[in-house]
Amino acid sequence: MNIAEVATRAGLPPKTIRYYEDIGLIHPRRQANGYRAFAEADLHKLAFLGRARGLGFSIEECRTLLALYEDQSRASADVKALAQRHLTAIDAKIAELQAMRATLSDLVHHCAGDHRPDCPILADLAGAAP
Amino acid sequence: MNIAEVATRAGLPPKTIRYYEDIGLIHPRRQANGYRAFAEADLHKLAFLGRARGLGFSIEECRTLLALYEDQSRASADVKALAQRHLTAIDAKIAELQAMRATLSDLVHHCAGDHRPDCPILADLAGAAP
DNA sequence: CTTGACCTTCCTGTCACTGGAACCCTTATG
DNA sequence: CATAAGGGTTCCAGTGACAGGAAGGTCAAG
Repeated sequence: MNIAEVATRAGLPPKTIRYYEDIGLIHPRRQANGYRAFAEADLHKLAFLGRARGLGFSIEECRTLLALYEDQSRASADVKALAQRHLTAIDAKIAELQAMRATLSDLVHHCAGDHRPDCPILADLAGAAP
Repeated sequence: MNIAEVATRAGLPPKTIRYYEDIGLIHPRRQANGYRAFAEADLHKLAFLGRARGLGFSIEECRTLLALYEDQSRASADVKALAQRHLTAIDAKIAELQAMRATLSDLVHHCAGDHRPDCPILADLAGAAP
């Protein structure tokens, strides 16, 4: 398989696949002409990585997950701990965004949004004491 | 005011303040010795920027907000539109994170997390057809 | 006069790619 | 046979918003 086919089947851009090779996540063989020769196992790994990235795991977490996946003697506790940490991080981000959302939504609500210059959004950013 | 005092009062690291000058968000004067000489107006702008960044506005959005703030003939509609767009972007991010969270939480729930290697999290990442 | 706490600029690194230039390989067509 | 299109390759630079650190100038106190 050449890179374009793998890219289509794994749902990842060729650039990303080359990058993943660069940083040592995959190790496709090479053909005589220098082209990458992807095996089914490479495709499988790339799809794995695509899904893990889709769940928001960092590249380093993905590296660990791949290593665990390939370690037949792993303990599921290790995987679960990693996923649990990531879940906590996601929750923190959601909370942060929801706090922003609440403030911003409130400000937007109080802004007339007309041709006049008076604006509670700018007033708040400028540090208006309520 | 030297940079350290402004940093404390604006709640921003000195590095960030120098960066903001670099990209043209602020223009503090210089003392004879080359040190930055911050006026109250600079401090005010930096605090404004800190709050806007805290609400998740990008640097370029902050630049626009500052320009609107300083434009006495602005229309509040322009500010509101910018804030509204940002709010929509935040909502999209929240939705994305919540989708991740739902999947991940489900997987974590189904993982025994013991010494055995069987792990539904890895199975899902590997593309297990349900 | 020296110490230590400031300040300065400049360079590098972060994260996970993306775009583009310059060039090689393969296949089809005139 | 030349060439053009459509693969592939490497390498370099840029993204956003800073943070870390080196090398060196400045200033007040002891």
